[in-house]
Amino acid sequence: MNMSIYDQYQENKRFVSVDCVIFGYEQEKLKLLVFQRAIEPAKGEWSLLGGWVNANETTEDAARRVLHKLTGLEDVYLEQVHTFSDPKRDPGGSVITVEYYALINIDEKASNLIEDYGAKWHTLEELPSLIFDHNVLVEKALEKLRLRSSYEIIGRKLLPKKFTITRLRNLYDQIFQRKFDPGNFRKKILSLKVLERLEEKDMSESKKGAFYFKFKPKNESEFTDPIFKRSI
Amino acid sequence: MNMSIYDQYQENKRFVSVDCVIFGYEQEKLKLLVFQRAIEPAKGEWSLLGGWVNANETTEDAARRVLHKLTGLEDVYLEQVHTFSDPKRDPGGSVITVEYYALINIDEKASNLIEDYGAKWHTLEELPSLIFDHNVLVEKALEKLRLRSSYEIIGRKLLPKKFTITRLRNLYDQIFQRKFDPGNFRKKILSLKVLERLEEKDMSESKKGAFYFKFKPKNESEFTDPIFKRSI
DNA sequence: GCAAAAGTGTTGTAGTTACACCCATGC
DNA sequence: GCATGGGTGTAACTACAACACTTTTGC
Repeated sequence: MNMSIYDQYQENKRFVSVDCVIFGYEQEKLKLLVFQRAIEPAKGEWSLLGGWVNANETTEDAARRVLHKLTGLEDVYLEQVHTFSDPKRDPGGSVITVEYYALINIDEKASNLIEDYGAKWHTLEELPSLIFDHNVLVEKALEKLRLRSSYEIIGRKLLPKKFTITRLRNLYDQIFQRKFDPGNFRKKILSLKVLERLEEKDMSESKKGAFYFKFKPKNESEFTDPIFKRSI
Repeated sequence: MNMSIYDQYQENKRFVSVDCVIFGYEQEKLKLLVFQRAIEPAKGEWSLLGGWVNANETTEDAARRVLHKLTGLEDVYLEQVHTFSDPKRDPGGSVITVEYYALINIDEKASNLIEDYGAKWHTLEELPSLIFDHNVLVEKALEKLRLRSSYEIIGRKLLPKKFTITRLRNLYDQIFQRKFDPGNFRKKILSLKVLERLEEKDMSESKKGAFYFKFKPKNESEFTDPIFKRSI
């Protein structure tokens, strides 16, 4: 099998899985992709997307592999959240799981594939009860997403190529579960100079119309300080 | 062995270890405990404290177990940092490691035990080159410690029972590798109302003498916002 | 009395909140 | 002409940095 000078410790080997909390944004709502578990135990119940970690890959590779299989998407934003290891967390056996969250743009081709796997988008409010500790994982992913969103403008992967400031603000309203002041949010975001205004307007939401914006190419090492210095 | 309905996936089982970045504070310096590796590969080289994760324990249990064996301490502050899983990170074989950092008070009885294991405290500046990716782990632990320290007053486990504000400030200077203004730091810390002033003074550092403080009993759910709202 | 750390007070400013107000246009 | 979201302006407030200043006491 796999050569290792640790082979004398074989009895210490463990089952290791990844679980993905998949966030998407659609119709002004932050949504979460959950699906019906294909194997026992708890087969058929709602669960996060998961899979085993192979010996020749990283946990992030494994997360990308299962995400690609489910959605067909290659270029997904992934962030490691936490590792859960309670031997009793999975009644089927002692499994250590490494949690990631993923951000994907719902409107992409993914949809058909997703449905083939019996997966379904849920808003945060309508999220069903999930197996094992998966509801805890969702909370933890949300915390991490909030932390990330307060250090950089999230949305490159969640929003379509062009979007209005109102749409971005709405995304932040969803992530932080509060209402940001439209004027203040606009000024703050524009002051960061990460967005570029297009000439085109979105006329569907208002009579005046709202300019579309797009993200400028990502600048490495931007924002080491929090964007919102006071209680966001 | 261990019963599991996942036994059909045996070939997916993995070596899982924990690694601990152990911080201590002594003589106005933040220090890090590293020690000489007892097993091949890289036997004898400097490394973080690590150990295998058994099937019937959590990774945190494992971290506490190895820490207790090394230091004799029971009540250590531990925080999970990150999980590293590059199959090539350990030349001895593919090992996934879950990283924790620990905060301990150096002045405790621990010292003798520690020396028996060939361990040694190093300041951040004098830290030797460590095996594998352990220097990366140290950086990551420092980042996490800084994040934590900006959300709550760290020091309960790093400082002795009674300490002066100057000593606490010095710890923060060490953690963030910068100088905090003595006056501003004092006002900020005292405004948080987590310290209680004792009547006793420390006369060793100044002629005037500085009041000792101690931590009040910990209040759950204190500080959900950052302590330092602006660039710390 | 003076050095040196402990501790207090004061001023200026950046980042933010709250909210008033104008703008453009489809109906 | 007016309702509606888009967008701008402004005053008040807060947390903080910078730094001057006072206190205490051993020498």
